[in-house]
Amino acid sequence: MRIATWNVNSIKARLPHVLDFLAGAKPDVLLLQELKCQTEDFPRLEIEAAGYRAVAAGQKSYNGVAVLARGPIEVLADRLPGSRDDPQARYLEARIDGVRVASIYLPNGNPIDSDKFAYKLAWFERLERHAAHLLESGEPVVLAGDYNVIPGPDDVYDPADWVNDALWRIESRNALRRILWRGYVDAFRVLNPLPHQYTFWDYQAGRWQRNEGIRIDHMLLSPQAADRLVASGIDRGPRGREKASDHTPVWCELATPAP
DNA sequence: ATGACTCGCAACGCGAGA
Repeated sequence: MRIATWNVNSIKARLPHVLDFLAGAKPDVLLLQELKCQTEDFPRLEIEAAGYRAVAAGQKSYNGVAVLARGPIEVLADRLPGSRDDPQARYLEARIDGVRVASIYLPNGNPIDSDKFAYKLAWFERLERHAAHLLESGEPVVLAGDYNVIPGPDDVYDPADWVNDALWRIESRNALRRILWRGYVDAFRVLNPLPHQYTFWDYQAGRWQRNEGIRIDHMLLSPQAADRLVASGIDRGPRGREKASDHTPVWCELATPAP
């Protein structure tokens, strides 16, 4: 089972790229973030015509997440538990072929002296609590998406550029580490020890051309999912296209469980 | 270098992103 995650920075602007990715990479599951459209405006028919089912949790203008899959999608939550009144569409959880997956768009949190940073950290705490709860089922769990956190110095072209940024601040990095301490595995990093592998390059200042990026899109696997992990990578292709998203897809492959 | 680029919006510049 191949699962990919991609912050598309507007599903309407990126639909041709998404359809090309589905046709080329042929993932079994694709988790999308930053749809920037309302749920009813999600281009479900075009996705279905490409052979995928789709469920979206959107809102006007901002945020929005979706789950696409070749097979049936059993929706389990369209908000992160513990934030039922949260108007921001940042979490969608589903069961697909016996694997619990969540499409996650964690708040950016900048600037750090605003309530946005507090919101990010509070959201992270709720995610950690829910991630811990999910371990109790023993079901394989994949929590994947745009975490808006640079885990460490190997995941950024120059940490000095990110001092006092919400993506690099120690509070954000520790919040991510706390989920790992619970027993989750960073699927990409555990199989790809090479430093400076990025998933995001800013549109500005020629960051893509100079390969000055950051790794902020992550796939966190529960132990039962990590036991089946056979491969993981970053697909840089979509980032090099015309009218690209500033993020590029990350994927992992889970072996079929023994019968 | 308070820069740069790309989205949605009911806009004709702004907020948000990271």
